Amino acid sequence: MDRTASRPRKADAIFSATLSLLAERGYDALTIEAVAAQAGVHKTTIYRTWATKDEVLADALVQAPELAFAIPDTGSLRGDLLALAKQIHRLLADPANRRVITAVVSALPDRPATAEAAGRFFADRLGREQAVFDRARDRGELADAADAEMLMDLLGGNLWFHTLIRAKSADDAYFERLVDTVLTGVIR
Amino acid sequence: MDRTASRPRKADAIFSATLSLLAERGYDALTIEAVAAQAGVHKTTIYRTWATKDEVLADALVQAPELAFAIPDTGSLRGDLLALAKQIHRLLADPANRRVITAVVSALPDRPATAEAAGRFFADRLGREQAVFDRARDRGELADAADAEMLMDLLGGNLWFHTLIRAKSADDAYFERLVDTVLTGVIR
DNA sequence: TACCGAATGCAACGCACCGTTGCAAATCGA
DNA sequence: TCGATTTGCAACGGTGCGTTGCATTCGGTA
Repeated sequence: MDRTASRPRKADAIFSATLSLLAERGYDALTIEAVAAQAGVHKTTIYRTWATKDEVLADALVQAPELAFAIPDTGSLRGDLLALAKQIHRLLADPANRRVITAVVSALPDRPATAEAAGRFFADRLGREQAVFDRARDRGELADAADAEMLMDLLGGNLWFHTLIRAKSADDAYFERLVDTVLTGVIR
Repeated sequence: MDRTASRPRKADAIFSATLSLLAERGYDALTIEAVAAQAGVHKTTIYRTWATKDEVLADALVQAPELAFAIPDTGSLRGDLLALAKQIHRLLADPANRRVITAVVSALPDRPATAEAAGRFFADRLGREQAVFDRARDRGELADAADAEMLMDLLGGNLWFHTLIRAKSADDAYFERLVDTVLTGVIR
């Protein structure tokens, strides 16, 4: 099997079939043959480009429009963090995205391609979130020792745990309580 | 197929085979036939008691000794939270446990038995952690509005994100920075 | 110890997906 | 239009699934 470097002509159809199958029926139902059928492609076309389901998913994730995000700039740290919390929650609250997210988490220990794609995504995301904290520091809102990664992992980690593991919802009151709890330990 | 209510004679061997297979080779390698072989049992014995791999795993998790935990009582809120953080990190840092944990996360959207077992575990865990915060409140260390669940989800969520998703380690200095960040927003 | 009922072992089944192969057909670019 | 690349296609052996019917073994009781 000589794996071609270039992508199949219907690569986009393969990616969207991958994501929609994953979102609608879960990781177990995400089989190469099912992806091929839904994408209108023969399975050998997929096997000739990607060695494993892991690699298909990794490439599909990179192009997923659901994972696009914008960094808020409301003028205050509290406003920005509230916006970020709502944005994170919106992603986690959608049942379709939830299957994608949990599939990615389960890929972390053993599936290198998806794990690397996830790592790059979160590193990129953190890099852009850094601007929120830089601006807050310029405004004098933030203690010098405050660490963007630790704060985002507090905010995001709480929402992940709350939403995914405790299977609870969250409303504006929750976001405010969360952000204020984090903030009070951060604000100078 | 009449599923027997009682458990197979070698249920313990089946459970430990389930967990060790999951920990050592990941969820994909966790097949009923592999569990049966490792437990020294024929696969029909397993099928006669559990309808799905999900149910086997759920029952195995309930009896998992790795998931046992003790609630610290160091005399101060900061000491207790540090102990809890170290305890959570110790679980997350072990690669064997990591496969179990990510498998549980991936089970949340679609596999009801494991999801319910996980839900009961974390609810029970929170119930026992509540004592830490009750004692802190009695000592006057804690604001009245402070919420045990939100604080534990901040602490645990941060460690989950940091360890599992960012694939980073943590040492005593990290735990102290984490706990102090959370605390300063909580202490009266 | 001998018995009886329950639990387990066993072999075999059709099914789905895996990952691969060789070759024919379609598509694209020059 | 032509030549090269890409894709479709059919078939293969392999593995794990979940089920079935029946033989065997086990555990408790008399």
